[in-house]
Amino acid sequence: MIKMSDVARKANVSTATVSRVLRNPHSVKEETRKKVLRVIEELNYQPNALARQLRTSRAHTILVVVPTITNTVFAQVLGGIDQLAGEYGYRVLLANSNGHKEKSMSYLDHLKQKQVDGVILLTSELGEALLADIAKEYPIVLTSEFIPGSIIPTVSIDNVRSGQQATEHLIQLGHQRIAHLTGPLEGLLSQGRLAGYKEALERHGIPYDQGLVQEGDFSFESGSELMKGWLESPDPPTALFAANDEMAIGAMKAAIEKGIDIPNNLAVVGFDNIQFSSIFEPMLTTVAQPFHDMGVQSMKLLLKQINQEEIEHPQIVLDSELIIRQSCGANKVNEK
Amino acid sequence: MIKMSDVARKANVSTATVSRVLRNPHSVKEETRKKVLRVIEELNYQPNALARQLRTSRAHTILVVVPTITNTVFAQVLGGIDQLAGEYGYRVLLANSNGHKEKSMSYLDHLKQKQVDGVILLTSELGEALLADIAKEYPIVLTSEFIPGSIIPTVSIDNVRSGQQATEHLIQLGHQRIAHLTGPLEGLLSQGRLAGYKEALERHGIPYDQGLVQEGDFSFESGSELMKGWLESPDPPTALFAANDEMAIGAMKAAIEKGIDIPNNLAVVGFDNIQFSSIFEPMLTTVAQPFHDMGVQSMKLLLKQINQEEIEHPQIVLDSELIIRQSCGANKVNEK
DNA sequence: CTGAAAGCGCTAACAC
DNA sequence: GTGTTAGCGCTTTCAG
Repeated sequence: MIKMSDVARKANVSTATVSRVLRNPHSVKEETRKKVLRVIEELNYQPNALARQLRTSRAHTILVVVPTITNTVFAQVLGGIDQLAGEYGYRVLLANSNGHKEKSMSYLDHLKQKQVDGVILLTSELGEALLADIAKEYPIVLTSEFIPGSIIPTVSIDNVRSGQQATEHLIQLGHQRIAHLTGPLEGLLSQGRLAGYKEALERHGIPYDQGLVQEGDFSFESGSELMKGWLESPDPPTALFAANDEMAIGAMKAAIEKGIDIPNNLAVVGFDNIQFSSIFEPMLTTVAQPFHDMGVQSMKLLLKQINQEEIEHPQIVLDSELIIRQSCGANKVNEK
Repeated sequence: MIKMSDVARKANVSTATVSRVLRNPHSVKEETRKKVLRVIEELNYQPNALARQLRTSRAHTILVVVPTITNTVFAQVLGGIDQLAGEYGYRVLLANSNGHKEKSMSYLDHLKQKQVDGVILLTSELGEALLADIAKEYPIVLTSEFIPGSIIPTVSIDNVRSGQQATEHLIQLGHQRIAHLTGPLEGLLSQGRLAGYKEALERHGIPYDQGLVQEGDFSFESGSELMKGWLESPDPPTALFAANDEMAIGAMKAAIEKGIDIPNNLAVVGFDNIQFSSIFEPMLTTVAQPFHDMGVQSMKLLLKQINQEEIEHPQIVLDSELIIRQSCGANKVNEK
């Protein structure tokens, strides 16, 4: 491997000058610069990034912690992060926590060891207190969950409002017995959507029925299983708001198998607008999240912290959008 | 930041001893070791990985290059890679080439700069010649594409055999006009599946019909569009083998919209066994690839290269499996 | 505008 | 079994 001293020797300059040509070209006389550049070319010299990092304690790398990589939603956010990272010369290190708090924790050591310049968390499993502690010292962004009153920089949608909007849409279509399939309730995201659901009911004077709310795990299977439970009850719901599309589709599939007509016997609204939500029949009405943009905004927020720029809005809330398709019954054209 | 010399001073030993306690504990007297360990604990010392890397020129990091991260298939492979990497203390750096050869190329510089110990490519866009050159010098694995006669270590399924098997399954169900939707034909993977398709036809004396083969881009939309074309032709196919599930589902959806009954009027076989293939109705008959295991095997192969172990089989071919569901019509129980 | 020299934090001969 | 010492390849004062 060819190093800086090789270039320096061949160009009859010191390593300091070579370094300057690379980092700060205008502090070097044009003639010398050209000479050095030529030698760099000739020798096909590639600066050793590791050595530079050790010296400058900047890794030009950021770390993204995801709970599960095999989830299209995270992949989309990751796409946005990766795009901006590339533009700004940062590499993206991926870490899979698999939902383990300890694993998540251990990744943060990278930050302390200056191996990465910042971390984007696509999971809030570490909890507010711990995260806030880290946020004081290191660049960090929490994506997809918003923590009210916290100092942690976040990028997310307004889950409460979105949940409310989805539920109200069903209310406006005349439904009173609206079920809600939540995600894991230890997550703020699921808590928010549930809060929105309750708020919508309350606003419209519909009593809250404990039995119409079940906690799922965001999987297709849990949607399916929990829906089956409701379908066997004496007084099944006429509408369902699921906290994500996978569960919504699982529920729809279970209902269809029992001969239930969607949307006429059961109206369904999902969340996320995954690609498949517009492929499955009936096409799913759902709340779209701007995943790619969430990634981009997260990376922007992180870069600002890394560069010690001032951050006016540490909590970015992006817009979600209710996309009306067939499964809710609002779209007359598509009604069967 | 607290460093090794701080620990050494406080423990009344040299940095060399601290280093030994960390790297090679048994070369240190138990008493000293305990003392050092205690101080490490007290000071909450974290070794600086960067400095170690610079010294040992081992980054304990591998790079995975994917053409698009927003693809469940790659995410699954990545999951397998990540799992094994974690077990062996390696970090996973992610790189998105977006199908650009130059971008892919630039990532390989990391390898030359010793920033990563090895690279797993989930795309063959760089071509055999270039890859073979790199493979001579650096640890590298090409996943999901097999290059016959090359020295490049690869992990894949046998695409020719799988394509043949899928096609033969349709032939055995009595079909003669079998269409094939290929992936981008510059890829070996798509070429392989097409070759398998042709081989199956030939074996069973079915003439190859140019018009029954169309090149798609693996997207749902392309499956849909190309199927519409066939449906408008005077003599549409009675069966379809699509090179991936997205296109198969796109084709099915287009057919269903035209009132075609699947599998009775059109039998369909896909490829990959994505989760959605068993959710969409009719459930898709498809060739399952062991994606997670492909990731695991790729990482194993890479680790062997990194550790300079001998590799008996540089080209690992894993088994694929034809999963028979509803869309091909073989499953009488599910026939409508 | 350029060079000498110190040192980022760690590891690995080499001594003892 | 432990310490001394010399770097890994680069950046950055400090002098000139």
